Amino acid sequence: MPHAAATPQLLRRVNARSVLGVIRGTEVATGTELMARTGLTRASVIAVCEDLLRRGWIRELDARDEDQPGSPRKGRPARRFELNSRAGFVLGLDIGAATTTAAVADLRGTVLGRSSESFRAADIPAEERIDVVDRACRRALAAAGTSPASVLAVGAGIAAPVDRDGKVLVSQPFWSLFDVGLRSALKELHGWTVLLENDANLAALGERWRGSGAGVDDLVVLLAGERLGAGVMESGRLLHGRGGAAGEMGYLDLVQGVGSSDGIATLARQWSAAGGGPATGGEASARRVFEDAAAGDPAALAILDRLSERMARVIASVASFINPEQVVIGGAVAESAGALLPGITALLPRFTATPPRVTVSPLGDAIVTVGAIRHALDYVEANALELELGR
Amino acid sequence: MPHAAATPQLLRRVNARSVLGVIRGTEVATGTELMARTGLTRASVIAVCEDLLRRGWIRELDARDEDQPGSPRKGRPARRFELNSRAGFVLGLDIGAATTTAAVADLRGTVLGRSSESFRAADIPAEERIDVVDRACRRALAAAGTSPASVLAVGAGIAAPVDRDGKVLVSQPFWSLFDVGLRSALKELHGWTVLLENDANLAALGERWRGSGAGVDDLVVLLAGERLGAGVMESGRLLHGRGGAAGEMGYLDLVQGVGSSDGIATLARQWSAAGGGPATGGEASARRVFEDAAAGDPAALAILDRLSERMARVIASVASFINPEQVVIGGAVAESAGALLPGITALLPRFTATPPRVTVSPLGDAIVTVGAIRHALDYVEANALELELGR
DNA sequence: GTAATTTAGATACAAGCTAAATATATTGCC
DNA sequence: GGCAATATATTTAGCTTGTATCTAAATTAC
Repeated sequence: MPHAAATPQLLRRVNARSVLGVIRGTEVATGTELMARTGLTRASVIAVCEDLLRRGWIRELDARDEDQPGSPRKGRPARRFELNSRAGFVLGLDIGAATTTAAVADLRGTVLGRSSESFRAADIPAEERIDVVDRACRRALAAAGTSPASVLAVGAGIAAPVDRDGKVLVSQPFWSLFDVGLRSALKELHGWTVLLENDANLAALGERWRGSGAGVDDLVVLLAGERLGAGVMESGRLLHGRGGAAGEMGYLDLVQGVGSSDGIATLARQWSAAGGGPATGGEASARRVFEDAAAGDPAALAILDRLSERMARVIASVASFINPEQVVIGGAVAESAGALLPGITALLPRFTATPPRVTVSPLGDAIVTVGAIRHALDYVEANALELELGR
Repeated sequence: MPHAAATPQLLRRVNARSVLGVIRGTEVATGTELMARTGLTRASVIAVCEDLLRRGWIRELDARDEDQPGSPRKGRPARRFELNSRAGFVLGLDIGAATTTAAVADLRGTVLGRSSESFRAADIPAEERIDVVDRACRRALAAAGTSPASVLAVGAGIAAPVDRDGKVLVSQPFWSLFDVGLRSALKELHGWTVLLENDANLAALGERWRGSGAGVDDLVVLLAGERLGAGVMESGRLLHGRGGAAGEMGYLDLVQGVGSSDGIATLARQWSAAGGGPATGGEASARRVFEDAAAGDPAALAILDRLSERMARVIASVASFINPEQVVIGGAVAESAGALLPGITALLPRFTATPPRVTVSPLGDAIVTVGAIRHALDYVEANALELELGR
């Protein structure tokens, strides 16, 4: 069966989506502007707008509070429409092994509330874990001043492969809880639609939306923290692969001069191996390496040189096979990675024929929640006319 | 500007495309069958079919020559429609460094004619090179019994990166000729639309269409010959990357135990290093390795073991980052690679957590032309209603 | 030869769009 | 203050395409 038969109603749906898209992309829009941007006639534009007004997606501004110096203001005043950005809200979740962060955003993507909740221990039962996630959501919604009933979609990121349908492989003992379990729990509690995704994939969405990869269609985001994962966008679409494991970097074991998973832990290990300081591991010692290097300490500089080369090899291996326009380094190492950028950029041409631009994420800790919000908004925007509003 | 305004004519286009798609997928179709498959009413189906008949895309069969034992044959006889597979033709080109092969196919993809032409030397001028390609096309068309005017689209594969718009990087001194030069020459000579693609990408299209990857949405085809390249399909779409270099395997230089480009040349080199035979290089000696191995020669067996491991590493590196359902080995090594499959399959889990199914291409030398035909047909099918027929 | 069955064709109507004519509200000028 | 110019809004007629329903036609089965 191909797609259902195309009836005249399809036209309205297509055109309404198109008009709503333009309104979403501008502050306020008049009928004439919408005609120009959509190619529709005035009659159709007005009909669509009446429709969208009735459904609650847009609002009409009063005629009187116009004071923009935009145009010569001659002729009959135009009706002015704007997105009703408070018509509904979305939740973006970053579900980590130890902590869950929830962020609430309106339909323009403006973040209105945040909340983080930690798990009591690593081995708590499933119900408690879901409770903690739910609490983070409620608190973020309270901070945003809205209610669970106003949530149109929930984007959620976890540190495991998730396939195109939002399914987690059953072979993932820990994370598979968040597939059926979390989804049905939040559906039952609040009626929410949960869109599960891999955290690195969400990082890529976030980076392309509000990070340093804005508007780049062929983008790779390396999310480096406890784990090292890549979110790959090709032609503006996320890559998943058969089971959602696209972007997993297990192959790095095979790459010369890289070794296994990279990140802070490795950095700390190297630091301690260099004998230059207390091998306490963790973030603190990593920070000291950068401080010492900035102060000119040769041992610290050598560590950073080696680290630059390893990151260059990682990036090159991805770049030569995927050929992205840009690679963004995000996650826990992002803050410190800035110092390594010149070295990495200089080394890249040695390892790949298609060196990409390399940048560091400006989104910090929020990289996954921002992407989760974008993911939820994508869903809402694609299904706007099928969603019921106004609860 | 979003997509143009949706007018009522769009409905007809959508529904006509849908009807044509069903007819393309069946031998003959009655109105009632089309209603069931498209969800349209009889009136609409008939209107669309009259349209398609007038434009020449389908034919109506005579009422009298019906003798299928398909149905109980009661009631008023149905009008029967079939694809007019001779309404136009497509060309598939495999442009190699030494030889160009052209294949002609009808709208069902049945190959009707082939022709290969070799370049006189490696450094002949551009005009002569284009002449040779043109000659291969004309001879293939003559063999198929049709004329250049009936060609609706030309798919062409070259062994270099080609981006999404069919552009070749200027940094490719040899191949960039085939971008603007060949395209405009064939446009001028015959009015043809040339769709340039990377050869490995076309191999992937071909393998998914008529090879061992039929219907697999997440598919990687390794095209191994003079060069080693990969065609990557994710979710049924080809990956290109920013400059079309996605699937290039230069990163293998970084992979332990693989070395640089793989293939027959390497195999021959290894054979000669093993001291088991005349180091003449080339295909002949490669074939002897397999013969000797089949006969139980330990030196030859050792070479094949080592080769299996190297191919397993190559496949694993791709599989762990792209997570395809299946990897197909095609190109010059395909014939002999069958003997290596058990070894490769057994080794894969050692190198990747997501081992794909591995198969060998059944398409042989035709892998690129078959893919080029598929590529051209994709274009024709997507643009059927905008193309003029009947020249 | 008549009934049952299946498909074809015709008619009525609804949704949606365009195009063109008409109406309305504002600015600017005399 | 009144009037022209201007920009927008609204109305009306007509076209395309769809669905739904009814009637006609052609064939098989008994």
